[in-house]
Amino acid sequence: MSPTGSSRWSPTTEQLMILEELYRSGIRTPSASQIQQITTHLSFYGRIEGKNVFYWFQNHKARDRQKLRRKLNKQLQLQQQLQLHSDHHFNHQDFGNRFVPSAFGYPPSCSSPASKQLPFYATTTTGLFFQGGGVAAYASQEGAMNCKCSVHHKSESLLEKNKEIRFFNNNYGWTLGGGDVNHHHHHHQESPCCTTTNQPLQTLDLFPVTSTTRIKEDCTKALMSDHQW
Amino acid sequence: MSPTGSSRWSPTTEQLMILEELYRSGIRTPSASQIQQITTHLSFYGRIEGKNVFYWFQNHKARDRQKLRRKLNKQLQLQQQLQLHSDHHFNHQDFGNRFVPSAFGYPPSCSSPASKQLPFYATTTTGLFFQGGGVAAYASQEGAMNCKCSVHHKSESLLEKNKEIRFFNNNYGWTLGGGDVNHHHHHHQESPCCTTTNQPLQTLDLFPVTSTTRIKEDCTKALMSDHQW
DNA sequence: GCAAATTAATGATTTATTCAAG
DNA sequence: CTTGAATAAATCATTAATTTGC
Repeated sequence: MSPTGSSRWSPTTEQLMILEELYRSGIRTPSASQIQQITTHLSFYGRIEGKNVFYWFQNHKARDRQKLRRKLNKQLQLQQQLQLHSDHHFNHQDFGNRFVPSAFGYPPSCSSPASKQLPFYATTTTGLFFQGGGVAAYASQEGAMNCKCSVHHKSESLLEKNKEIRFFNNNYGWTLGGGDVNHHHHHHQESPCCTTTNQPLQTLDLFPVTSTTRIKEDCTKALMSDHQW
Repeated sequence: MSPTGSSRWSPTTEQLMILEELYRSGIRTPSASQIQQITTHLSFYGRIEGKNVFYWFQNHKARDRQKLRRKLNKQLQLQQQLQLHSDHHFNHQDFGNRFVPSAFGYPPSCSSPASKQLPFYATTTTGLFFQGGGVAAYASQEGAMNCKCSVHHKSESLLEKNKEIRFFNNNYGWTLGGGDVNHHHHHHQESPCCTTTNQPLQTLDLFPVTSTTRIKEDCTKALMSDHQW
């Protein structure tokens, strides 16, 4: 297993602890530079790559959602069973079969416009910003969407476009070699879209030099029944 | 539109033609180095980045599948309607509501073990290999799965795992800055997984120096009713 | 003809699902 | 069984076609 190097990364205890702390602190979809920084920091405790950090957050987020969904579904089933006993065939909300677009809000993550490079592409990481808070709303909205059924040959000619304000903050921007080679057109791309939205940006370092516990206290204040989000 | 550069890439006619030709030739999930090469080549016809090529293949493949699915669904519906007329309430295959795992075989793509780098990360592109053929089987299997309805709180404990031979050839490998920094363990990673499968590897350049039409002729020989796959 | 208004395509992201190592 | 890794599906958002009224 470990002699010649396993095929997949196994986080050390300390790496895991730090990752979970970062997750608890509100980080869900770290930007490229954040991943860069986290990776560099965690590499002190053992072998690790950027993609490991990337996948870890992705999986952790997804499986948290999954866990929550299961729990809420159980509760719903219980409730429905109780209702079935009290009144017959009424109020059968067709939650189980309705198409529900998954376009609910997600916790806004970093939108540093400087992160227009490859995922984990080495770059000059200067500061590290991310928005804290706003996670409570996310968790609760997630719970509302417990079941989803999509039949494929639908989704045509019903452009009800909710037109919600969404924050597509292109984390993980790209830019590659082949792209920067042989440019024929040369437009200077100043101030592209710049979705000047609300949400006061809260800047705080991932790994402050002074103390580490501040991260946790800063965001772990949302509603959470038993540590899931 | 074009003066200051749009926010999203719009392929030029020539770029599109080449991409479609490559697609027709069998390329579905190009490896990092393939993307690199394609990007470099296409950048001659206009601004383009590696991610554009990546997304283009991803979307094109997905929408081909989708198109095929819709077509087969229509045919199925017609057949079922006819059957409804002949015999009543018999043979009601519950195709519409059954969960169907999407783990059917996909066309094997390049598995060059040397592509253990970032997506589109600049690297020394030496040769360019990809497997041709094997697309016919793919198309037919895809058609068998016409409708999919997944209720989320399911998908547990029914690991019917088809256990088909799949080729997860980690294209788009990663490796980052932060990953290669401060290595504590050092295993030499020789001959990683190397799924020694069937399918004789057919090596041919994407953009040969001599002629370009050879690509097309080399693989465009599968069954195809009307140009979809 | 020609813009504004709709609709259709499609580029770009995120989420869901799956596979398999440990 | 847990979870790292990878891919496919769903979704969002922008651009191009297309239509419509003038």
